[in-house]
Amino acid sequence: MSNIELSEQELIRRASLQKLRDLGINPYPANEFKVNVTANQIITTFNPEIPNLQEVVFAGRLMSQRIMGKASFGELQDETGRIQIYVNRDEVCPGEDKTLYNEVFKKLLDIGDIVGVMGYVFITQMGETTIHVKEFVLLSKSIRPLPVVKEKEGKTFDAFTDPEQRYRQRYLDLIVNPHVKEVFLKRTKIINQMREMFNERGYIEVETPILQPIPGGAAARPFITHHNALNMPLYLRVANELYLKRLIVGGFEGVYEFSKDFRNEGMDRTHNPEFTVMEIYVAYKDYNWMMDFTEEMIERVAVALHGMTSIPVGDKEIDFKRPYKRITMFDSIREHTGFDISEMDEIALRDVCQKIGVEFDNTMGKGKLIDEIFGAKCEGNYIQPTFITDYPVEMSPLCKKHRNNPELTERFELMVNGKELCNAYSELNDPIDQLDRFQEQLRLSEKGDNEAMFIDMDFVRALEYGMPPTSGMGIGIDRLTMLMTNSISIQDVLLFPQMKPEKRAEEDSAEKYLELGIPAEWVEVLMKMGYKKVSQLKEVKPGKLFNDLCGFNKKNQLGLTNPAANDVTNWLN
RNA sequence: GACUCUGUAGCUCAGCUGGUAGAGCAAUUGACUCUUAAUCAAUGGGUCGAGGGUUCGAUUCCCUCCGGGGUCACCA
Repeated sequence: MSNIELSEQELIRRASLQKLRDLGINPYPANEFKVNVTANQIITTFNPEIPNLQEVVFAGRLMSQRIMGKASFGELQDETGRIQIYVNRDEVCPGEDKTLYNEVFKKLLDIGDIVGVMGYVFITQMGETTIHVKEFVLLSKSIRPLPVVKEKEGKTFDAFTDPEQRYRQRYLDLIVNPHVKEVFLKRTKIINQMREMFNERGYIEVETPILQPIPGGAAARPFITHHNALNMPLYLRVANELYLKRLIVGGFEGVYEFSKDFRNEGMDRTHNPEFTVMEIYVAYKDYNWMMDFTEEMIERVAVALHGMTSIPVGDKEIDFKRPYKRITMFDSIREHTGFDISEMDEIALRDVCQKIGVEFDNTMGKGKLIDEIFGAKCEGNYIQPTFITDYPVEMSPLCKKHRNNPELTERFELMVNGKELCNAYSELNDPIDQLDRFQEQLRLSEKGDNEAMFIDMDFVRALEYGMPPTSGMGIGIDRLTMLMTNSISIQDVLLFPQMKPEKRAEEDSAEKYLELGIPAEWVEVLMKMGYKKVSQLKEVKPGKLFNDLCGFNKKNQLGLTNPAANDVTNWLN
């Protein structure tokens, strides 16, 4: 990168980098730095009575500096938090040469540098636990200034809040906004809790293909890609359900996977094109068993995170203590609309939609219509965890028909805070029925429902060999994390949420300028001056350009030899 | 996709009805041996998102585009 692209502060830091090298200090040393304590350990375990922690080796990022002549304070931040350091000139530089303090510490170190310190812990007159530094070493130089966030008495000043920058440059967000790290630590804890519970029960964690020839297991638009060697399309999975069930056919009796799934659909507060789902399948169980299991799992996660079952979500308080209310979809619709739709056909359902003001179109079948009604009138009412059970068969092509009513399926969704959190079935294991359902989906797809599924004939073949009765459940890990961390947006629980790419202004390549006979050193100057395209250059008068170039050279002290006025005229012709 | 708000210094933000920009922090230089949003003094730093239009003159008004936020729609 050329120097004129850099801000003043970046230039100063690069100059500091060179000065450090001139002093024989490697700003990026290779050797291991053996730390023996964390910031949090110092703060929680230091006891001035003993005193302990008298030979600490600590490393972290320099987050603030308060220089007062011969002594200085600063703060270092490691993974666990911040600790104050105290540096005294004559202790760090016992001899005559005070360069290490006066130059290196006071001038050449910047906020953002990674620094290692050796010393002992004490408590200052102001009561702050502090490392009294006897030696320090630069571990990594930062040449780009960090946003400086300050805090006093719980109030934050100049907080780094721009959502775009926070998500694009998550590393900055993590450095500067400590609460952000908490969310992601909790996310990991949620996943670990679930994994522990499954492993305790002997279920097997597996991995299934992300690149699938047929994107099955859910009705969603897939991302498509191409495999060159096989010269065939491949899809990024929208679900892993069909593969996990193949494993149940193969004799595993409990399998689960934390699965990154991909759906080529809209993005908003609750949707990211790639997202994480945990799916689990257990043989010889049904959806009633799975409801008990799901309750236990979620309650366990809530307690592990918060020590209690009741947690704040937005302006509400949600209690994850089991058991959760269970209500059938028909009862729910009756409760919230006053209509009993259990015996209705497509025509009657359209009539209901009309009466209660639910939008619909003629491509919608019975299942879709019921789903629309539920989504519009019922879903949002379930703030406390509630199982909605017994969905119509048209909406659930992978789910076993209800033991008491062939129009329904043995399916439940867990609704929390007005949104779907889990989805589970007594899995359909009748191969003939499964093929019929797939074909019905295909008919719907031909009718215009572009979310209807592809048919996976190998999956049907697997079922033909026989799959034990099985119950399966899927849960959105991102949404669960949002609930458990009280986050409003999915972007707050994804380390790197999907963003539009950063766009740079359109510009011509350097070659185009060189072709005009412009020396390379002046090309970057022209670009910096705003002539991003050769065509723009052609529109200015040579005299003006000549003046501007010389002026720019002088003003920015580039030290270049000015071109002759004639040269400039020649460039433009 | 629709509506709406928004883009000014490294960061957070001011900038009235049009006259090419200010503050705090950060930075630079100096003072200061227990400070903590350290303090004090001085200094530098900006194609005011991009392009076009109106105008003698646009950061400001109008249009288009680009980026971002919010709401809604779409998305079991």
